[in-house]
Amino acid sequence: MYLLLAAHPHGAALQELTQAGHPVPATPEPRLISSGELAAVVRDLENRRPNGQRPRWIWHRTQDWYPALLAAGVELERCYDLSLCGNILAVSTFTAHTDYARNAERVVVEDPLLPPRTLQPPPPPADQGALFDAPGSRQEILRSPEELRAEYAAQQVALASVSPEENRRSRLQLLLAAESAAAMIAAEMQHAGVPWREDLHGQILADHLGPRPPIGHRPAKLEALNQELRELLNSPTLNPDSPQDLMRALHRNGIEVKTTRKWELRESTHPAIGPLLAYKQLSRLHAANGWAWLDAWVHGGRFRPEYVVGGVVSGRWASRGGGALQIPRQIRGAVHADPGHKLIVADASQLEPRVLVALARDPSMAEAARNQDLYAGIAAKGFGGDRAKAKMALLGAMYGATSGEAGRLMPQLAKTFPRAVDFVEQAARAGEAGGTVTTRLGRSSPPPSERWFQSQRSASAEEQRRAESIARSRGRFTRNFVVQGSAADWAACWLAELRRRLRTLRSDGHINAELVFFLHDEVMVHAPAEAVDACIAAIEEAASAAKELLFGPIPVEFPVSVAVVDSYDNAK
DNA sequence: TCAATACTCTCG
DNA sequence: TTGACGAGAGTATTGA
Repeated sequence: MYLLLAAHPHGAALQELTQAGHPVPATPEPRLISSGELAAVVRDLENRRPNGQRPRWIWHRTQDWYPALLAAGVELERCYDLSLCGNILAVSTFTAHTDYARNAERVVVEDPLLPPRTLQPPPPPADQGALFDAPGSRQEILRSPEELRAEYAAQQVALASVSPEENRRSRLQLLLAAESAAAMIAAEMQHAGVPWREDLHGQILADHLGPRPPIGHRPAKLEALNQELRELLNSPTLNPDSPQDLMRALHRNGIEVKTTRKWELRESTHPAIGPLLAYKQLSRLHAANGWAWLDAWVHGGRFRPEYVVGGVVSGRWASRGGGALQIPRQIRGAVHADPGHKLIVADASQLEPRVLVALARDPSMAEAARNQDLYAGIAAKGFGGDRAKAKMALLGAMYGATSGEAGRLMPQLAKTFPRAVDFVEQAARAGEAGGTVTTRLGRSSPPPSERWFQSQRSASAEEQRRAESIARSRGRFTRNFVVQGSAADWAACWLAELRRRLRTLRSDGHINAELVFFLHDEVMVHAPAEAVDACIAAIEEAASAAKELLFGPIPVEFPVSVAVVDSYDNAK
């Protein structure tokens, strides 16, 4: 059953569709539902299961509907996110020949109502009445059921016209399903929140910074370091937070650095460097994850960031506010399981190089990848057992290193693993020439920027060099895109498969295990202690399933390393 | 005065 | 300016 949900001035318009996007004959007209009854109606339809299957909810954007439904206690199994899927279909090389892609500018609409990216916590969960027309809330851009239905039908037509060769059509279909599932998971994770002990966080801050200072003042330990620096650098008015001011003071004292970055400061042996590095570290802690952050982002023992699915062109998630994707190791001790619960932290080991092996079908590298430690396997085959060299060479190949040690190691890598190296080289050359590249499941890189086209028209020798530099830069982007993006394909499937298994555990075993965090190649599940084994099994099965879905039966492993901990800082 | 940019840190 | 890939975010500084 395919159920279309569209916004309506008085609530929602609901219509049952066929898979192709036509109204089902028995219910040709959309049914109007008031805001107040929406959650109950959706819950009822979700649980009806006429053929043993739950419906697939079709809507413009998951983020406009699902958070309020979750707040009302309604969880859904599957959806189709027209906005996210439309973005993929509009630029995928798999659908480049379709009318849908040609008309893409018309249907893919940028959101004009994105909130500014400042430190503002999300609004409290919307109540039923505020679902559609709260002032300032996001409005649907494609409003009427007819428009949404036409959009869905157009997307299905585009998908159906993809060549079945090399399973392209089913791969793209898988990507659309995974992307839609990801949108639901993002909403569910925000709803659940990361278990966050405010008392432990406060203790970390007190240990490092001293007691909480009045607003606008430096914490005691930071102020003490500041005074020490002023004396050591003979600069009574120094503000160490000002790079310019700091640079002048360093130069006056014979510390000849070009920047004030910590890796460059570390080169100096001046007695002020120690306190300065300490200041920088504590200042960062205070500014990024201090008391203000705690007040703004943690409530009721949960950190609830907003995830932005499809926020990165490669398919990775982004986040908005709270720095959810940059939780420093320093404060991970505050992430702590509830009593009787555990945090199960799993990450896909060396995901990107393994994805490269699978993409390139490099038999020699696949053999090396059977090793639990991929870099050790590569080292044994091509680098005389030197793991550090092997790692640097492989990362250099994926990022496009041309100079330094990584650049020098490239010929050695290419000699032993020609197919893998050739794969990323081809992606780089396509990008340099202005072409697009595509991930395993069919997400394509955006076309070159206006700057790229401008640079290609350059005439003088200097402009030529500049043009080549811009082209190489784009080559490094597309080179990395195929690997990073295909890794994101894998991670989305992993996540979706894991969600499915955790839902089964919940309905069959009454085990309330929740996905609470996701970061590119790492997931965190918060679960009752007695459910840990079942969750680990689910995580590992989901990883195998994801590999099978992307690549079929190939001899490359995607091992996950799992840690069962009370506190996140014990995970790695 | 205030928005945009630069710098530096954090994460994968 | 040839800087290894992708991000978010806070503070200082610049510039209209």
